[in-house]
Amino acid sequence: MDDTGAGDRTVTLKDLANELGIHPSTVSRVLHSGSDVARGAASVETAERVRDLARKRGYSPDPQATGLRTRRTQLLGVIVPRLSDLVLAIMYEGIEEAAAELGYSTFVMNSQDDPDEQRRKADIMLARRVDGLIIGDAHLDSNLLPDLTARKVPFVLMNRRVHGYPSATCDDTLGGQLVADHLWSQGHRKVSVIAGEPYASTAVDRTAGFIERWRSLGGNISDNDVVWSRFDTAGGREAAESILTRSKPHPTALFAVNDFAAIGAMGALRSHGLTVGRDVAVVGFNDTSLAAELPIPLSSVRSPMLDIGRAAVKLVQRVLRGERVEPEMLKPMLCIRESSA
Amino acid sequence: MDDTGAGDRTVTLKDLANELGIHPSTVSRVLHSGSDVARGAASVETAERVRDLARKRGYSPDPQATGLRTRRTQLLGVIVPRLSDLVLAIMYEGIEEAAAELGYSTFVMNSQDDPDEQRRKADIMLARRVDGLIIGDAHLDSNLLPDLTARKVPFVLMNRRVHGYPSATCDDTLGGQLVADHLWSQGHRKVSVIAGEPYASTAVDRTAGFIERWRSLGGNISDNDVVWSRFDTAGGREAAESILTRSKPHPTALFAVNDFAAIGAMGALRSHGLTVGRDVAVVGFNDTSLAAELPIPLSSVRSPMLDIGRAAVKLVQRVLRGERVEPEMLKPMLCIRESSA
DNA sequence: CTGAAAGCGCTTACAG
DNA sequence: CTGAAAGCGCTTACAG
Repeated sequence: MDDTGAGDRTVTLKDLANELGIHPSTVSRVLHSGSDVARGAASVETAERVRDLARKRGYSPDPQATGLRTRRTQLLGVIVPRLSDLVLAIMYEGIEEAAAELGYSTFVMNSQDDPDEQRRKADIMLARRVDGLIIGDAHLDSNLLPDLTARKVPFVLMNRRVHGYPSATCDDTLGGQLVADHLWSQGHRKVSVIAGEPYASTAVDRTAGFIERWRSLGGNISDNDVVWSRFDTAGGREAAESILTRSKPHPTALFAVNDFAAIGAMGALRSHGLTVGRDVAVVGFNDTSLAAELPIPLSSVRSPMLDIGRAAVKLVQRVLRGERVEPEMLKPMLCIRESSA
Repeated sequence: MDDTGAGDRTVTLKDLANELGIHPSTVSRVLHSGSDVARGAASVETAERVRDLARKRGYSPDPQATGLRTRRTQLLGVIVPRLSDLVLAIMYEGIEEAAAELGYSTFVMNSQDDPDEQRRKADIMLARRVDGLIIGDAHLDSNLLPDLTARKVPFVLMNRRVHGYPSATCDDTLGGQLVADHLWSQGHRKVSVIAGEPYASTAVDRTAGFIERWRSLGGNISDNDVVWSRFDTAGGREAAESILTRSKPHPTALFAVNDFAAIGAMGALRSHGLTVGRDVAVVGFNDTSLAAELPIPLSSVRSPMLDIGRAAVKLVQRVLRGERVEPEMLKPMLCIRESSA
């Protein structure tokens, strides 16, 4: 029976060396060389014996020791507003996958989108000596970001971008434009935007993309037609309520920059006796798994969340190598469903 | 300006010692003693000087070095089916909170509920030398669990329980009973259950609790009225479809053991021209934030997800101390809304 | 091709 | 009360 993995007493490099009657440094060298040949690390024969025994004993190097020696932990810190936001949860799945492939492990922490918590969480991760950070909750007016730069902490942004920092995001401006094109072509002329939080580039870019395209199509839209809101269902409901009570003839279409806000808006519309899709069109953003499965399926801009997570890992890896990297924006796609068809 | 945290060159114990002209071991002793007095570690005066300088220099001990020396990493591994399942995401928030309070950091990985992945992820975490594991995706027929026990890996289950292992879960049986009481008292006599995955105790216990109570109330329910399904929206939709097509007079109430499945079922009902709440009652489980905000608000059993996460951390901590711990079941509560009122 | 030594940053008996 | 040493498990020049 092989004693694979962490049993009672974990196998060390020295154990292997003793059993083979060679020096630990030789074992180390072999285990580090390209796994095919021993490229100068030891004789082919020795290398083979080492590798066989390592496999047999289920040797796995102690990351504490390796990290202490190499000053690299192979650890990545990830900070998100909240993992209970489906969008971030999926991006994190992308991160986990890509990180595992590259031999990194990831910590993830929730900041609740609160600047103090962001800083606290970043400090906890740095105290753990992560090699780098992936920040999924950047605020446009953040002062944490310049601080991290000053402290030479390697990091990239994900999900939300901030000018001057490397990031992996959806092309949110384009996403907003797609929605404007769609609603315009459906004949809508009076629309409102449930815009999300003004400190998040996702909200700002999606809204700006929509407005700019709407106007260039000849449409009319004023500041009053844009309601900033929280990203969750309750936030969307409140925003829709306020739109319905203050716009005398109600708009015929609503663009919510987030699926959850869109769902909340759908609830508000229903409370007012309006049928989504027939009386008022609704379009969301992200195309979370729920959108297509709702009682009234929701039109939504699909953002490549998994790929954004993967891209963030690749970016941070390049930053760790000392490369200069440019922001990366992945293309979204509009999915039209009953709520706006 | 204090150079707090990880700057260019991180401050070490030796740095502090040199600057104070004392031995590193003394610094270590002081920093370890109860933070008020130096309890035998050094003179009150020395202790104070050490602590002041540590604060001033932003000293934070290197966890790699500490871990290597103490053979404790203060790391916890968490395995969940998927973080994009809101239920697990919220439990993880509870874990993160409680773990941080106790000075633990947590890794979390998705297993997609696949036995091979569960094993792979557990191995990755053990290779990282986590002190213990919190397993949120246990299968009733798992053979990973006995293996971990054999390897003396400290772990607890969360969310789903398996007989013979410590766990923190919702009292799912009770939850099912609450739903049976409610639907019965509303006058329903023909009901179906969308039961979830048979390998998960959550599904099995909720379903069993419902059926057992239903029968004890004098109700009739056969195996045909129970449809096993995936936990997600699509799974709920498919299950409801199959119920509607095969039960000639359709049931007047549906109990889905998961809110997302319930939402899928609501969609299917609507497609069949049935109005949820009027034609067919629907009750879900977990009371995720969406339930109350849906266009037709969903009745749901509220499970204390955050507390379950916190409880899991406390349990695993006790296991790490070598205590024997009993399974813990937290009480759920039924929230009645328009979908079944 | 392989061995021996030094050292990463800590903690912990052990002296004195 | 404090110092000095050993060692946790690795990696990496440096010899030979």
